[in-house]
Amino acid sequence: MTEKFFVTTALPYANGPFHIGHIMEYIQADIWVRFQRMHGHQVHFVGADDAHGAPIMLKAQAEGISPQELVARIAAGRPRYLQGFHISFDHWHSTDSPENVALSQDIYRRLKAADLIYSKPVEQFYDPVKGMFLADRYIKGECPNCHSKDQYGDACEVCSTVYAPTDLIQPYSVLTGARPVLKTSDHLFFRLSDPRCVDFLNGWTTTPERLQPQVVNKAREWLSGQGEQALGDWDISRDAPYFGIPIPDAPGKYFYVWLDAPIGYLASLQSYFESGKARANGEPRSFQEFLSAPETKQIHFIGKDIIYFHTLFWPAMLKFAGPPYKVPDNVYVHGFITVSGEKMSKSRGTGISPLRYLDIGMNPEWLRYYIAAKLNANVEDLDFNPDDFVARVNSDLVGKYVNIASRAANFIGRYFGGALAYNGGMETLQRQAQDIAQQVRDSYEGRELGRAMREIMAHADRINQEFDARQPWVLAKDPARRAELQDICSRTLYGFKLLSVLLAPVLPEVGTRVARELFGLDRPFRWSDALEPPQRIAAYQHLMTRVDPKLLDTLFDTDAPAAGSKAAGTAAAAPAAGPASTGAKPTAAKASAAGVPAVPATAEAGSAAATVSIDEFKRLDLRVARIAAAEHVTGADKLLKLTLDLGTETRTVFAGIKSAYEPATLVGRLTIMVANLAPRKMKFGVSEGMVLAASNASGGPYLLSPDSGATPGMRVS
RNA sequence: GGAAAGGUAGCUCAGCUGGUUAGAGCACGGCACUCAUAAUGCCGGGGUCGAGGGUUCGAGUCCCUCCCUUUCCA
Repeated sequence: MTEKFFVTTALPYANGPFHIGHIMEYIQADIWVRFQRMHGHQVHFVGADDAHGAPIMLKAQAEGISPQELVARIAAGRPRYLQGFHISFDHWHSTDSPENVALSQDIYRRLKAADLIYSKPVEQFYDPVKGMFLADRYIKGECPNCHSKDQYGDACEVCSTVYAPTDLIQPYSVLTGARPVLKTSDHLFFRLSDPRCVDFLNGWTTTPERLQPQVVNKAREWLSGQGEQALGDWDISRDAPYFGIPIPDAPGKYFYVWLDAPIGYLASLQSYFESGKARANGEPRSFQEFLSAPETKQIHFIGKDIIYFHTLFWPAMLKFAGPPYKVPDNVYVHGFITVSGEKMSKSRGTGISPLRYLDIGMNPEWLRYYIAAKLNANVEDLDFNPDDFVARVNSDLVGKYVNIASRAANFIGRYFGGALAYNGGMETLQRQAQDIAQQVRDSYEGRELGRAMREIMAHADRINQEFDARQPWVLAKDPARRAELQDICSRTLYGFKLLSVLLAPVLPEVGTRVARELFGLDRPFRWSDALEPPQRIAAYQHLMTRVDPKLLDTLFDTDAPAAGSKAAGTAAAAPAAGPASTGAKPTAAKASAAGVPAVPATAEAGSAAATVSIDEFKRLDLRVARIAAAEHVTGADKLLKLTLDLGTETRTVFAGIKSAYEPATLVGRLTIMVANLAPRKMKFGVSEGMVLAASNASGGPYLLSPDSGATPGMRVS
């Protein structure tokens, strides 16, 4: 029976290029999708950019462009990398699209009609300078527990205490440095705590085969929480200014980005259907007919950071919106990808950029294989280890797999003109092939990719063993033993064909080449090809080269310039596999200043400094900054702690000007700062730049100031 | 603080509902072979299965406590 699948991966947030976590998820899903297609099942595999929300709005503002322009620029960079890693999406769309507006508003109206939406006043911090409400990640202050400075509004990174932004001591807006004020506004809520929702979710999450056991546990924990832990309703509205979808009949209110993000799955599917691509892919029905059909299987691949949204809100929204919307059949969750055992971090230099991977010419199928070899069906993190990567790829793919064809095909070409012939025993041979194919098939089906790869390689070992045992190179010297030679080489090549079919979901490029070039098919492999003994082959062309370990050095060398590496910086700083990380983690936001090259301290304080070239001077990023806050530093007799507003961000700088300035007199004035000075850890905290001041033996320091008209963030040159 | 997942050879990991001397790949040592864009085959060294208790005829596998790592807490 032909199955009908609607498969998605989590939507990447459109504020930066792909990072390795996205690519890992796409590879996992793509392997599974290709596996299904090889069985003749109909798969509609779609993705989209997650375009809305405050981080994108603010980033666009900072660049002086519209959010639409920003999103379009990001989207333009996607296809190259999706194709580069052979990700076979049928369609790619955006949540900032007419389809998504219509679907989101429709679902909202249905939920409202079902009495699952209500309004409630919410008191929240508001930035009076910027004129907008502040999410927790845009508020910093002193931790109420351990009194560490500059902690985010939701939790302390030093002592791990979780709190509300209102608990912070001396809170300030990350956007402007202003002190946030509490302000009340009406928000719209989705009544997730409604007994109908809870009953439904209890049933949905525990349906056998639907979710992984670990995920069911997690969901049960949320659903059965009592008191403080009780399931809460979901705040789905945000006040203007916000880049998002307007809420019907609620002027100035927009859907929270996490409401319309998963609906983007449907928007992309609809756009795919309306573009005619679904019809071309063998699906004659309309979007609505297909979506609502009981036999359509809706499957989402996601990372473990977004389980909450995909196992509670998303199915509940769909359920109570009613037909043609249908609840997901499966949500498959994977862990994060770590690098050499460490969480990826740009600042620690362990980031690995998929863009750079391709840019330096590494073979995408190496990575696909490596990821497949290490993935299982559990929610476990996967470690990318460079030495392991080289060993696995070279040993498994080149030494074992590709080498099989190479060693057998030469004899067939040289002595038999490409013709294969078997010396009997075909039933046994085919039964063996069938057994292995079935084993591997079960592993793929259950997303146990690592097990599938182990099974495939174990069979490659057996093929090599048999080949060695029969010593065809000895047979070749004896013209009387040609039939024996042809038999063992034919069996070996049959084995190679089997391996190629089994690996085709992982190695689509090599698989297609083997099918067409070596075995002369006029199409890529289907699963059933695994059982067909080949009758002749074309001349063998080498299929895959070994990984040069030097490439890994290049991949990890973060200083060397490479196309795309600059852009990759911001992406790599995000926590591992945060697909649809709509909520842009705090770490992503604060990383914006990291990664700039340190400026060597060339100009010694003295009367005569050596000349510098204009290029050298240009390496200095001097900016106009507004002193948003200034305070004494306990225990420091020369330093003042300044909070500098650069327009788009704020910096903390410790300046040795205490002898000349009273903090209160500094607040609000403009000055000049070195914005790309390497951050320096001091006894009292991290200083993220320096302010410029003049002094000599007889006086100073005197802070520099720009003439009136300059605004924070302007470049000094 | 609450919770989840994990801690098995140097590295990356398999070990299902407890059952003979704990496995694979890579790395390492030795041997063989030469068909292969240099690879394959054979043999071997190497683990008190995080620690300590307990249940059992028998535990890496079940129970308890503790330690460590990672993650989640809308």
